[in-house]
Amino acid sequence: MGLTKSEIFTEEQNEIAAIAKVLGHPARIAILDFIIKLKSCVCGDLVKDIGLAQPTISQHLKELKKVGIIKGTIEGTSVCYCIDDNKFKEIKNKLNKFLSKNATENCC
Amino acid sequence: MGLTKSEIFTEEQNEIAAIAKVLGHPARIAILDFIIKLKSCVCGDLVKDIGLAQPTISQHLKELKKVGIIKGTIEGTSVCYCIDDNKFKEIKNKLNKFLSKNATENCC
DNA sequence: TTTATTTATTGCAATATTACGATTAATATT
DNA sequence: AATATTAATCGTAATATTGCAATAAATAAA
Repeated sequence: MGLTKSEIFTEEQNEIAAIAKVLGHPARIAILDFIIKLKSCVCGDLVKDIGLAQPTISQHLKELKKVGIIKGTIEGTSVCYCIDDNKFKEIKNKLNKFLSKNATENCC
Repeated sequence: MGLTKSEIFTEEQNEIAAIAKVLGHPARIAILDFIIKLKSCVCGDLVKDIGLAQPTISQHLKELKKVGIIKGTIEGTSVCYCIDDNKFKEIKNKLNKFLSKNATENCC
């Protein structure tokens, strides 16, 4: 079917999964790496740097924007894509919180 | 095309993405939640608890095993699935390291 | 206003993922 | 040995994702 049954999971489970899913593509990791390295950027630079077609980069940027980890400000003909520091921290904390659940030792 | 161009990304970018991708489905988050809560479990319990068909759970377990975050030990007719504590920590550290790159404030 | 420049959107082909019924494999129990 | 129990695998349908060419939209520059 290819259709995730979101309704049988908790909101937290769906949220963690949604965040992880967006991070689950090397192009999007590369985009974040690049933006973090530069502290600011425009889409054109990403196309040159990463080596995927412009529509593909645009699509990945859209998904990153969807979870709020980056934000874009229009500057003339180009768009300045930046990390949303607050949202980034929030996402980091949420993932960390989930990964910290496994505090005590396990059986085997 | 549906085919990720892994060869144009760094090994680290591919690795982070692969880890995140596995965490990018609520069923797998729910499975981890359940195993962590119980400290040990068998597949049958998961099927009852989560509400997906047995082959579906089995498939998700396989993907979690693929990145090493869980391990399964055969016990008679059933399999005891547990968190691989070392691998879990490793994964946590890798994600954290990536998410800690964004240390300084950004432009906008 | 025309022409560039830059990013978004549309449409589509190829591949991947999700989910499950049916079946298989492997061990326990009777 | 026959039967139950449990999990893996196979096959398949439905949907999602990835990537790109073509095009549109929006602003800047001439």
